[in-house]
Amino acid sequence: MVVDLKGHTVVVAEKPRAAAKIATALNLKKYNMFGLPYWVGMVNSKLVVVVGTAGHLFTLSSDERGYPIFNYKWVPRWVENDEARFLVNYFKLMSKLFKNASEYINACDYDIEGSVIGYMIIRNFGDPKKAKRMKFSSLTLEELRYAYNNLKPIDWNMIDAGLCRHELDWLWGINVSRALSDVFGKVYMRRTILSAGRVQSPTLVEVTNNFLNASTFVPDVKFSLRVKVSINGRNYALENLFDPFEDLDLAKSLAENIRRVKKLEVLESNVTDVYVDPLPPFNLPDLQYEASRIYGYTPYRTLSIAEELYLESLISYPRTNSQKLPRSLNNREIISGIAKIKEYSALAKELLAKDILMPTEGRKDDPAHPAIYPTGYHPLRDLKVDALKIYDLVVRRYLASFSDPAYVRKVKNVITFETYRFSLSGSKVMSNGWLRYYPYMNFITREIPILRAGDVVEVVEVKVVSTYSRPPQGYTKTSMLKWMESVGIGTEATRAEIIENLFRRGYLKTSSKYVEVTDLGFQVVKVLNTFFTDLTNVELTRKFESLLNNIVKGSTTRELVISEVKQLLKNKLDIFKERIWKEGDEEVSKILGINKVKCRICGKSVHTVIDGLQLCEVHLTAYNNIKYRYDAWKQKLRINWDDYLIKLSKIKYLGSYSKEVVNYLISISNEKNSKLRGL
DNA sequence: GCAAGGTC
Ligand SMILES: [Zn+2]
Repeated sequence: MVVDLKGHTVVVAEKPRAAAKIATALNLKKYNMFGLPYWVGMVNSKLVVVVGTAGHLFTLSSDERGYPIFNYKWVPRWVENDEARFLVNYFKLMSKLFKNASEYINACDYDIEGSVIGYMIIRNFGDPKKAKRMKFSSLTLEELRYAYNNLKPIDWNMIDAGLCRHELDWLWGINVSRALSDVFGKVYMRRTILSAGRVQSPTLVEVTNNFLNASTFVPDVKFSLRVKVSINGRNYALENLFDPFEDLDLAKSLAENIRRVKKLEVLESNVTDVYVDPLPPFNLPDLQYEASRIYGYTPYRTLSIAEELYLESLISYPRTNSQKLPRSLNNREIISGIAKIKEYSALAKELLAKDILMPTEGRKDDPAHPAIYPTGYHPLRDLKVDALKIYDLVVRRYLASFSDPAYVRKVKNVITFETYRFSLSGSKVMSNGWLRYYPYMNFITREIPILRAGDVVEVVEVKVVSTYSRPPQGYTKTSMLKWMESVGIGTEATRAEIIENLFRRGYLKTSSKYVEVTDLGFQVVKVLNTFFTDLTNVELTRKFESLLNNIVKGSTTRELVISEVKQLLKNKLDIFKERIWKEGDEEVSKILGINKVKCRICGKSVHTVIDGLQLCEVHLTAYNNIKYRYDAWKQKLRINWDDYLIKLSKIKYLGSYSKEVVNYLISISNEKNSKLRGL
């Protein structure tokens, strides 16, 4: 060690990069130990050491087997997890730098996790009684200096709330995971590692419900017109501004009337010019959505690449929810850096010619980090193709935020026949603006003539068409992420990984474009719904949040919250164990719906025999939906059951399970008919 | 071994 450390102050930041910024603000000198950086120097005539951790160094753990399990302690992460071996050097560094220190400063992100990260390190290597808290929300030199000179006392309530969050998730997660592993081990006679948790389980339930609805879907039918007109020698299809008909005869007679008259009248024509502002710079979810939309990357892949780019200093911190750039950012310098890259040179120079650089901002924010932006450094030679693509998105979206609005002209002609209205609409991008910087938007250009009220257009085709109601859209990994974000579960750093985990456990699979639920997934959901309903609902997160808030406010304590949840879990786990152990295998089979009678379509256990059909639960649901829709189809199309089935079998919106049932019913019917003929 | 949360 270069300096003899004694009676000094240790400042702990959440990550080495934040530590470096703090050190710069305090004018410290950089050193290395165990391959890791730390900084030393005099501040206000006191010796100060700044060090960065790598997030949590400690985690909850227990040696006890079985469940209910209510005893745990904090241990170094590398004790629990081999992949955390790299943290050993951080431990060695901390223990060296904390030795003989007289004061400690927690400079981790100012949120409850940051409070826990810093607290656990100070508790282990120093003394929390001699600790203070540094509060800042951006890493600008001014703000960091101010925060250092205006330290706050340790917020014990915030630390307790953070510790409580860890304990609650551990208690719920570990206990229910073990309960699941237990019951499935019994059923399948082999050890299986299953999991459940506050974030993953509501996500699994959401995907399962959606998958069931989509795959047992049976469409309704209505009737509509398809009208084509000719204007200046070109044909255009019109859009109907009226709802489809329930009654086929009404649609037919309207079609007949239009065919007879062969002309429609223009009611009005509207031209609107719309200015579309640039989209704001990326937060992580937006980057994940766009990388998925444009390149088909999974959220996990995008996050991994963004992390690489961040560690190579090419982009700023990626695990952020903010759509706002820091006010103090030197954008001119960054854009000048980007201008040295050939691909962006011309675009960047256009921006540099502006007097004022004013980026658009989004609504979303983050307590500790700004939106993602390029740093302007660029050793681009070695970037792999996928990293280059993500980098390109970040650069372009950043540049676009300083650019001008796009200008789009929208034309809408309203055309009438009696009281029925049709529209012929289109749009054209008149001025590209920011779309040149970010050329990934699909503004559909459709050029159409601008008509005048009173004009008459010639009809060239009128058709009556059947329209079918649509099933719910299936989930992808990306739309799962969107759902999690929209209901407020998980964080930027964890959502992608939690989604991958549901696949790794074998609950979900992707065989086509959309996510499918496996048999195991269905059964896990069934057990959770039966015994651990709380864990299937996003409301548990809301409840946690309110409890943690109360701890921060001081209106309840961690001890109280934990003892209540232990009691609640004990009751639930006792009931669970009683059912599956005392009442034997039959009871377990009953809960999972397992029996000896096989579904005639898929071979899984039969739920209830209805109409003499041996069908499992999902096929039965599909069958009931098919029966339910028949009344409407019969009335509207005046068709019998067999014809109904044949019509259904040809519709692409029919759910996959419904299709299997329809085909099965058709085959039964064919067998019957051929037998009749044989007689 | 199971969670969810940090970050390399
Ligand atoms: Zn079946």
